Amino acid sequence: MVTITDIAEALGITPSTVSRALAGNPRVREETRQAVLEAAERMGYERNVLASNLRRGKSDIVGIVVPRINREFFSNLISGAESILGQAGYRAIICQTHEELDTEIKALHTLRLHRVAGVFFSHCIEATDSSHVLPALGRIPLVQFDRVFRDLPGAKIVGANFEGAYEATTHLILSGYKRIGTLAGYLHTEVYSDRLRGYRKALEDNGIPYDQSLVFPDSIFRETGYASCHMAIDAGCDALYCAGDYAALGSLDALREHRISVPDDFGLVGTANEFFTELTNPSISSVGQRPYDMGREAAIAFLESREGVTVIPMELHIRQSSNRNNIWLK
Amino acid sequence: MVTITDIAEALGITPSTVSRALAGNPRVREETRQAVLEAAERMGYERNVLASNLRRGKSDIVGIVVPRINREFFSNLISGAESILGQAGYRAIICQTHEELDTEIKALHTLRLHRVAGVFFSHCIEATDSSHVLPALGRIPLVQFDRVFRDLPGAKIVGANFEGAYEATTHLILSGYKRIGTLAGYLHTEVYSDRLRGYRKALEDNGIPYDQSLVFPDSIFRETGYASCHMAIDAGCDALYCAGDYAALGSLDALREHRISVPDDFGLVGTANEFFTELTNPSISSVGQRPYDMGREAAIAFLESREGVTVIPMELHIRQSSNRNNIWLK
DNA sequence: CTGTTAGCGCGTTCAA
DNA sequence: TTGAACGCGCTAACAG
Repeated sequence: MVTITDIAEALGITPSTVSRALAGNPRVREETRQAVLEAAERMGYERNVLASNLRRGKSDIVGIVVPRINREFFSNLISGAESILGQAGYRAIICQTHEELDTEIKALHTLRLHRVAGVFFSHCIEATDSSHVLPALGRIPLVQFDRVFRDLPGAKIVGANFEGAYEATTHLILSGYKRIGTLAGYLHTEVYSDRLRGYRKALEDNGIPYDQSLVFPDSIFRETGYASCHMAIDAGCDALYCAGDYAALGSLDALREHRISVPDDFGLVGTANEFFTELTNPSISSVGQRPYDMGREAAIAFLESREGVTVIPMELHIRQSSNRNNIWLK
Repeated sequence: MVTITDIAEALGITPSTVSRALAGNPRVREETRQAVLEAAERMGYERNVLASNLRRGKSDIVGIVVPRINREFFSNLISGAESILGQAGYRAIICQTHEELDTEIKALHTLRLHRVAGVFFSHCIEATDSSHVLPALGRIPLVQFDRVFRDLPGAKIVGANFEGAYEATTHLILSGYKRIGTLAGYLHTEVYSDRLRGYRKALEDNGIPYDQSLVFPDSIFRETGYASCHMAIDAGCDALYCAGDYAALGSLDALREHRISVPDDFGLVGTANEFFTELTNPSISSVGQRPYDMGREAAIAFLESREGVTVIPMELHIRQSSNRNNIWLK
């Protein structure tokens, strides 16, 4: 491995000068700089980023901690963040927690040991509060997105969950569904409690009493959505706002089993606008979060050391599962 | 930041001893070790991995370079690799190339600058040969998977593409389809040329002449699959083996537009067993690669510095799109 | 079992 | 404009 010392020896100068020339320091003669650059090129020099980072006391690596990377939402969010971070010279270590608290703590801690420049973080379902984060992460700059803890320092990028759920529920009401329940997700997590509030407000603004017995929490996966939808059917629901697309998918499974016609006899709206929502039969209406923009915003907030909460609008994509009598499309 | 020197001073010993105690070196008195561990804990010491890696001349970070992380195949492969690497104390930097050669070269080069311990690599579509890899990567240990270049050093983990395509095509033949074409993918890439060979062999073993005009290359995305399927229909095909699931999905779009009934009048088999293949209407049969196992194998090959090619079997998942007259299921 | 010495490769004083 | 000297935090060789 070629070092700046090797270059210095070859040129009969000192490592300091080489270092300056390579760093673009103006206090070095143009002639010398050219000689150094030429020699570096010729000898195949590559800066040792480890040593450089150690000396400067900073790293050009950031960590991204998400529950899973095989979700359209998170993978697009990562792409959005990388598009900004890459330009700024940062690389990302991506960690999956698989929704497990243990794994999450280990990931945060490892990133801290690596002295990363910052951590982008969306917490897992098993994490019911933020108490584990700062002990594991220390004083590393934190940017949270989507699933955020309000009581932690640093920037927070969130979707307009209240408004999105409000719009989705209103859409179901306007479509003529009468007994609208919700697969509400994990209510200890803000994204889900916000969505529940939006759902409730939409009902009340339309003169429909909020009925606790139509709220089915803790189901965001296909299997749990399937089970909860069965309960919703038993409770007499004719529509569901699901706080996640996988739960909506499970609901579709249950409705098919019951031979209930969607959207004629049952309306369905999911959340996240996953790729597959467009492909099912019937396709699934969904409120989407614009993850790519959220990732970009998170990266910008990090680069500018901005604090505070940024809210990104959500968009309702109406598809077959709530398009009763074709009133919305075609 | 607390360093080993701080601990040493607090205990009236030298940094070396602290380092040894922390590293679990047996050449240190149990009593001393306890004192060090206790002090480290109390003072909130955290090892500086950068410094440690610099000194030891090795890194505990590996790079994973893939075209995209929002594919079931790649995300599961990454999960599989991480499951092994994590146990061995390695962390992964994940890089997406978005199928662009430029991005791929930059990713490899950045990983080299970071002196990662190894690189796991599946090349992008734009890379038609391996000439850019070693110049960008240098002497960093390389493990390739799925889309591999044979002429590069290091381990290679590949799916049984020939056999998988052979099985898929045979399945279409046995289902009674007569004019079977293929959306063959990019034939400069081995996974795709292997699949084409498997397709061809299956035809020939069943007495069906191989017809070049039924081979439609360069389509692995939904849009290009859609376009190629139109051409296949025009060419009189009544079935397609697609070397990718997204191309199969695009084919379904085209067939729906033509009001051609699948699987009654047209058979379809894709490749990769993406999550969505199960959800479409009709659902899409697909040959899957067992990505989680491939990731594990890749990680093991890296840890054991194993060279050579490892082949992972593929599995045909028969779904509606090729289940003519219900002869395969139910 | 522990201390001394000597760097890993780089960047940044301070002098000259 | 350049050089000399030092140290980031840690580990490893060699003594003792």
